[in-house]
Order: sequence, then C-alpha cells, then structure tokens
Amino acid sequence: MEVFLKSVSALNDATRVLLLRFIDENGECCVCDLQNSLDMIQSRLSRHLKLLKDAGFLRVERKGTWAYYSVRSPLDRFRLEALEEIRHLSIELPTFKSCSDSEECCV
Amino acid sequence: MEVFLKSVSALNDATRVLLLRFIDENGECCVCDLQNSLDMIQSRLSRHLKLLKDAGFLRVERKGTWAYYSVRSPLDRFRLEALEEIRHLSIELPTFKSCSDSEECCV
DNA sequence: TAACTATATCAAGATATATTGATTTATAAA
DNA sequence: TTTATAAATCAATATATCTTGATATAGTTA
Repeated sequence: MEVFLKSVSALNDATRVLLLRFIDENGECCVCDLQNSLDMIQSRLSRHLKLLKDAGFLRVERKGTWAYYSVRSPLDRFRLEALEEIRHLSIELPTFKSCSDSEECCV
Repeated sequence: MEVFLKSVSALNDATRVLLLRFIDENGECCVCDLQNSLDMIQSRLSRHLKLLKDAGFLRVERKGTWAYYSVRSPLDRFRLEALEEIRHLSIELPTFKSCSDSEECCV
C-alpha cells in the first residue's frame, strides 16, 4: 500500500506532472536546465525531482556538481501507463532551454 | 490535466484505495453495508464515495433511500490499470457484513 | 587552502485535504 | 401528516503538502 500511495501521490501535483512530461519529452536534464526552461526556483525543483525519483519515475545520474534527471527505465506497468496518460495530456510544454546556453549559467 | 489529477487524487488516500478494493471484491454495496463492514462513520464514507464516483471509478444506483455503489464499467485504460494495481496490493480486507444482517440496521 | 557553483535540505507560512459530529435532504412507512 | 431512516452536505478542527527564502553540502577550480 505504501509503495502504491507513494507513486500516486508523486503524480498528484500539476508541477510534477509537467516536470515528468518535460523530462520524458526532452530527455536527460540537469536541474539548472529545468530552472532555465520552466522558470522555477531551484529548491522547488529539487523537492519535486526528489519526490519523482523516490516514487520510481525518475533516475538521477551525478556528473560533478550536476545532477542529471531522466525517466527511469524500465518502468513497471502501472507507472508506464501513468506516463502514457501524461503523454496524452494537452499541456503547454515550455521549450527546452539548456543551462549552458544561458548567460547566468555555468558550464 | 484537471481530469487526470482528479483521478490521481482520488487514488491518493488509503481509505479510498481500501474502499475501491472492497467494492471491487464484493460487488455492489450500499453505504450502510460499508459502514457495517468497514467500521467507518457515514459522513466519512459518503465523502470518499463521492470522490471516487466523481473521479470515474465508481457508479451509483439509487433504490429508494439506498445508494448502491459499484465499480464503473467499462473503465478506461489508466483507471483499469490502477484498479489492477490495487487488486494486487496485500491489503487486510475486512469481511463483507451486509447492512441487512445487522441488528441496528434497516431493511 | 579558499572561493565558487550546483544541488539538497530546512524552517516558516500558505493552501489543501481528512475527520468528526451536526444538520439537511429525500424517501418510505405508520 | 408525522415519524423514521439512508445518504449527502456543512462547519470546525486537525493533518499533510506546497512554496519560498535561507542555509548546508559537495564537488571544482584558482
């Protein structure tokens, strides 16, 4: 039950649904790519990414100080079906703006 | 997005997951069957049943003063997959005690 | 080492959701 | 028509979750 509720509550937020959809669409993103593209502050992103990771939707790979998040693979049936549902939502998806293309940022 | 989040938030509660599982397992139940079986007060049940109904998981049929809830059919892919997941959870499922078998109750 | 940067975590306030007991509504029976 | 019952809704409180800004952590570079 706990595991199921963890997956479900991870999906129960418009910000996380958007995040999951964005990362699914654009592939591996670091947190500052997401800051750049989605106009969200870092602590907010970090929190939601952690929830999605802990719920089994995302994986994280660290390279130096960067954390690259991508959709975990393979996903089990339920999570995959949820992702499939999210893929079909009509969401206004912001364009990907790489952290490294930004003036303020890094790399 | 709203419809998806409505489905998801309906699933995001242990009481509702239990309710859905119980009704799926036992078929059509009236509210006082559920009071009897699950040891929950009526207003609590009524609230959760409404949420599950509005989210598309349950349907209701009225017969006189009774409201009989059952799993809506057909369910779309995502809701069906969620239900399937719930069917595989190891939940301690209380036994069905019909409202009409109870001393206090009715019928 | 010290300074810098990306990310994670924490604390406080704001918002949403759950529970309970009381009330209302709708049907049925006396 | 009065009374009773099943179910829905409401109001108050308790609990959980989200957002923000501040701080901590961990790599990287000078």
